[in-house]
Amino acid sequence: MPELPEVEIIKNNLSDNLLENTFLSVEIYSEKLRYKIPYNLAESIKNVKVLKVDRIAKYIFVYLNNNKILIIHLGMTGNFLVNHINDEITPIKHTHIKFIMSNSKVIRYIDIRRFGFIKIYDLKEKEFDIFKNKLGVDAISNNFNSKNLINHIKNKKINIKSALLDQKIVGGIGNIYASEALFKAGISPLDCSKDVAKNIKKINNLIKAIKFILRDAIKVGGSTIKNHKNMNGESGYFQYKFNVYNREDLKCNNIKCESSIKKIRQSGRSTFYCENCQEKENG
DNA sequence: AGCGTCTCCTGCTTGC
DNA sequence: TGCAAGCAGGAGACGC
Repeated sequence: MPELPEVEIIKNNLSDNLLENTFLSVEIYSEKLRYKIPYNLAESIKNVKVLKVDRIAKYIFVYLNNNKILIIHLGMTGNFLVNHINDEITPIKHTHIKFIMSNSKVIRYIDIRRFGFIKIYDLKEKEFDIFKNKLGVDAISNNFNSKNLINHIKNKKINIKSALLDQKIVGGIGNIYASEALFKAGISPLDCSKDVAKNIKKINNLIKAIKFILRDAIKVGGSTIKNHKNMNGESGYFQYKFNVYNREDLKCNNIKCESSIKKIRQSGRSTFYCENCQEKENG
């Protein structure tokens, strides 16, 4: 499910519900996510207060007042839902963790495919530094700029679409927004990364397109393809603004273009693009 | 080293 | 209608 915009929305929801509140109890229903839920999670955060909720790329960081930090990744289908402790709600399938907060909110982590994970680190722990240092720059931060992108892709032979999905190059872009950003920038997903790196105009267009699309998606609540919802259960709207994603064989949205959208596979994942508006570079 | 493929998991859609 | 295959928003482990 979630790419940077969807994670940003969940992060903001989490912040609204967790900030300055204390974990009263934690119930774990199934330990097996992408990584096993830390055995000490419940005891580590019981009666501990949340100081800050942050996001880098697709990761959510929950800073606690005991010098620990929760790191959450939502995988493909991870999500949080919130309700009041007195609300009567029917059991939700694939609920793996339930957090009961001092503000009487109940926060559920739900993840159908279990590709998400939750880790807990001591802020002074070496492991946490190692983790942080592995992260690529966040796609909507100022650190993601032409110099940075060129440096990362100038020697890469992989196609530019796959490069955008590499979280060490830039963090936060997933399969939907990679296709959408390349369309907006007028760059073929088949272009070789190192060739794009040589074309400063393309690089600048690409960075502008990525930031524009991600911010635009955040404004409208992200994209709901199957199951992205905010924590109050509301869908996003960006899927109605897709120009290429999931639009195979439909007419290109560029009114001056008569072509239809193509679907191809790159590195095992689908890519959508317009051959006419995103002409491949020669060579 | 760098790149492509496989894999973890569940559920929905498609085609026979 | 039933069943199997294929695909899905991510990303780490492998193998060539």
